[in-house]
Amino acid sequence: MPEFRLYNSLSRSIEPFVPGDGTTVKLYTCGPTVYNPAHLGNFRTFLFEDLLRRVLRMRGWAVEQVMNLTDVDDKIIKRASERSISITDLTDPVVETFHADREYLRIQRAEHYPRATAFIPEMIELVKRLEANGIAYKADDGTVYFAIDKFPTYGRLSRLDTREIRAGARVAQDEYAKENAQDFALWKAAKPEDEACGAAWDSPWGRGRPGWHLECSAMAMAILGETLDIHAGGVDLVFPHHEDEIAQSEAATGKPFARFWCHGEFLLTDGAKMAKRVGNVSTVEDLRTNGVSAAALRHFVFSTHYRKQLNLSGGALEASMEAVRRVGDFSDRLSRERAGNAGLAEAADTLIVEATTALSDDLNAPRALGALFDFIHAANKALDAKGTDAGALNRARDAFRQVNAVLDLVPDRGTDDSELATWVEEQLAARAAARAKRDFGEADRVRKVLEDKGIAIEDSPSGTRWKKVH
RNA sequence: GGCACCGUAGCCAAGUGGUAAGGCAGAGGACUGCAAAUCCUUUAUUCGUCGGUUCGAUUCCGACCGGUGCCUCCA
Repeated sequence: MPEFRLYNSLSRSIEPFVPGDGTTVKLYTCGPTVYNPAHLGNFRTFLFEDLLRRVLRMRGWAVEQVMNLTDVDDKIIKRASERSISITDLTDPVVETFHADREYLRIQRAEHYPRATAFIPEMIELVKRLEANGIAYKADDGTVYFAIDKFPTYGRLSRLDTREIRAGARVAQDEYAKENAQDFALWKAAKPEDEACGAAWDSPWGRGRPGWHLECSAMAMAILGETLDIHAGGVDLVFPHHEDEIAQSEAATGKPFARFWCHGEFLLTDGAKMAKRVGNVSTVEDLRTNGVSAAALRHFVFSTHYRKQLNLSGGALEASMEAVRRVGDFSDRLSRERAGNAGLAEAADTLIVEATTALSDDLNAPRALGALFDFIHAANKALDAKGTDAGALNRARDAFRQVNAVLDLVPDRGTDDSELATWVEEQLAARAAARAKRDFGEADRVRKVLEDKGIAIEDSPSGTRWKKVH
């Protein structure tokens, strides 16, 4: 296998990657803020991280992944207050929805899903360390801030000039009591509405709650240690979130916080960033009601490189549904066949080489998809030519299984519904009888009945097969 | 205003300093009772525009045009 290379936002270049300890990749991925079900834009990032995770495992490394659940922040408090419920009452159901959506999209479960509210002591400890290092200060408003002037490399990741606020930039309105406008909150003093919904904790600086950036630093280091192998998230987190995480963590430990920073690009709709604020979001729920399978969405997402913007359109989704139909048919055929030939074995070997090379090259999933479809074409052709080599067939099955273990593109057809299966078999028997009598009018009528139920059929010399198409 | 990214066939999308993967859609054919699936053939002399470097550029450089993101919370 070629070496594994990954784009590192820190150096803005593609670098060879190997886990620090040589065996287990410590991966931290910024997760959702659970006040509302995540939309497809969020899931594009989680899908990119799923790809990363699966490729790391394909490379033979173990992965210890953390995805945090931000369950205390301004929006959560605002919404909980409006409904006069606690933040936990608000976030619990959303966390459940997140996992249901995650499973629908076949995003592998991370090892840890820490909730911010479960790590308050660790967060307080981190602020205390920063305070001891003379980098954190408590302002008159009771909030503890991080003094960026005390951290000389601030801005290294985003390369934003923090000194000047330029015309056109959106500027924060409320500057509170900070010493420097760029300083960010580590620990926010509690307000009455925070107390009312259970979003306030005791601390050395009085009642309050953690700042957003602090959550990730504290949880990442508590679970994975002070230096991560990879920290991933969406591009919008580069500044200020990731920049601030670096500042807090490194100012506290004196060690590099993450060796690699990886950022996934946005999903756009109608040419604009998908965001609740823009009002152009769609959700996993929408996918389900429109009959878009997880496999189809995965194909759609993986058909564009993760560092490139992707525009969601009906046409593209339909193309992916059809592409994935082909993958599913091929997968069925591979299970059904009994033997192959030299051409099939060769196609299998090519697939392994091409797909692993593409995926190892900064997760080039589009190229891996190209290799997969080349393989499907070559394998179909070889299988059409028949053969007696069972070993060749096994190689093809194995190669397909390996690549699909990363991409996961076989649509679920729900043919395990035994009641449906029995009914379909009865219809097919009736149709077979009609065909035997050359009563094609009746045969076509039965086929139409099946089609109306979403059942597609294929006649072959060995009998008639059927599948659910939607 | 600052910092980046992107512009490849009808649509989506890889890619390389040496002559354009793949998917969808379309056309013709084989197979089929007809379909479906599959296979075969076909669909960009050309990679936003204009210059430059080069033996040679879609690939490097510059300008311009068009699009997007970040600079506030944000995947």
